[in-house]
Amino acid sequence: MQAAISILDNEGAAGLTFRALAGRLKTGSGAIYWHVADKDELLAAATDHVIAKFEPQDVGRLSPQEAIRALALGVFDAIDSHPWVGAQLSGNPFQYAVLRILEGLGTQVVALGIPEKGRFNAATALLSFMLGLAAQYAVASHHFRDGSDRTTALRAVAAKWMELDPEQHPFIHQVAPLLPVHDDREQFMAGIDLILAGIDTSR
Amino acid sequence: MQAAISILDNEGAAGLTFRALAGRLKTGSGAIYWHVADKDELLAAATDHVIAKFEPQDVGRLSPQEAIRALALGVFDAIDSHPWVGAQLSGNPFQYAVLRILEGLGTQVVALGIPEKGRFNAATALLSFMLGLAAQYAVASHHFRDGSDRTTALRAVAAKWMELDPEQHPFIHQVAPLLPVHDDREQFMAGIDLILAGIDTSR
DNA sequence: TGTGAGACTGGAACGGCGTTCCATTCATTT
DNA sequence: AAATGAATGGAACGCCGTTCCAGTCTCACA
Repeated sequence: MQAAISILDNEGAAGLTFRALAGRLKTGSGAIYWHVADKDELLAAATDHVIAKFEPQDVGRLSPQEAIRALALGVFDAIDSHPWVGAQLSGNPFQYAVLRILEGLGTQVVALGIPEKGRFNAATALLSFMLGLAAQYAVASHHFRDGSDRTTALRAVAAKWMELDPEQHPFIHQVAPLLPVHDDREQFMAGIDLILAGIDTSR
Repeated sequence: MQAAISILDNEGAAGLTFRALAGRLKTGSGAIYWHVADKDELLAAATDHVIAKFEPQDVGRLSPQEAIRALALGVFDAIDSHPWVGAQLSGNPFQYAVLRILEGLGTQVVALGIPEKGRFNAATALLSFMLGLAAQYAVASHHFRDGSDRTTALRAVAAKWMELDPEQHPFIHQVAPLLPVHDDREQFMAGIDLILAGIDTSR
């Protein structure tokens, strides 16, 4: 598991092959199949490891809103330090790591006093938002892996956006300059707060 | 493009290989590379086709909120009838189809009168939620492809959730019975409405 | 009318992937 | 000392995306 996570961190999701992992462990690729059914299970197990490590403790002492923010920050930090986790979470929403996030969110939604009918929608809305943004960060960090740092890379994307027809894409033009200077963490938490505010109106 | 979409609809994303597409078109796999740079571009083009077809017309006559709902419903219907689109959108958030969705959402966010600083976060929150739920539906429909219909398949997942330790997963237990009877479309729109309500408070 | 050039084809070949298979080693129990 | 099941490791299989390239087809221009 350590070896797999290390490869994923250094080489990205494409770098984790059974051959590469076997090489790192000085064994054959077949041996790995004794411990793991297939590649999906391998990736899910690695994701579980990371998500569990970033799950906040002592959430009980916080207000429900603060607890949800803490949970979200945990997921964000997990993705931020292991970008492949983002793609894995959003690409496989039925794995255990996602279930555990949903459990954490749901408990706090109940604590917020949302009536029973709205709980499922409120919790899954938070979850879906987190998975959606997770996917975006995952692709971004993968796309800009080699060489160039984040800011110059995003500047390049913004420049491409500016090349589009301004008549047909006024909003994109308006927002493109923000792209290189925006803070991912702030964007993530702003979305969470937006949904929390919406949930609050339905209480 | 027609052949590619037809294969994707019938065999799923894994079924679209250059060999399969070449076979369907009675040509060689090399010929396809004259028209398309690689597989990503092929999938992106197919996704663009579908998303464009489901983009609502005459959004100008609606209120901003109604326009956003119409846009969201278009995306939902596109995924509902072509499940592979969900995975493609969330797995590749920098493709043109996603940009066009963001443009549509952003224009309406501006029309809502959100101050300039909040526009980017509001529009991307809506987008991220849509992509996140899109990924979930995509995996669900892929996972339950063979044989069993949606309800019995979701019943099986719910049963698995009920096997988990109730002490550690109270919310999952509470919500599992809803899984087989919930309406995807309603869940999708409930999330949109939640975010819209949150955006409204920041106006 | 002939011809050359560029658009386009189709199939072979390459390297790498996930997965399977199985003879073998190893550790533990009897 | 023998037996047994857990675990290994490397060869082999079939399929994938991609590359390569000798051909064919089309059509503007000499």
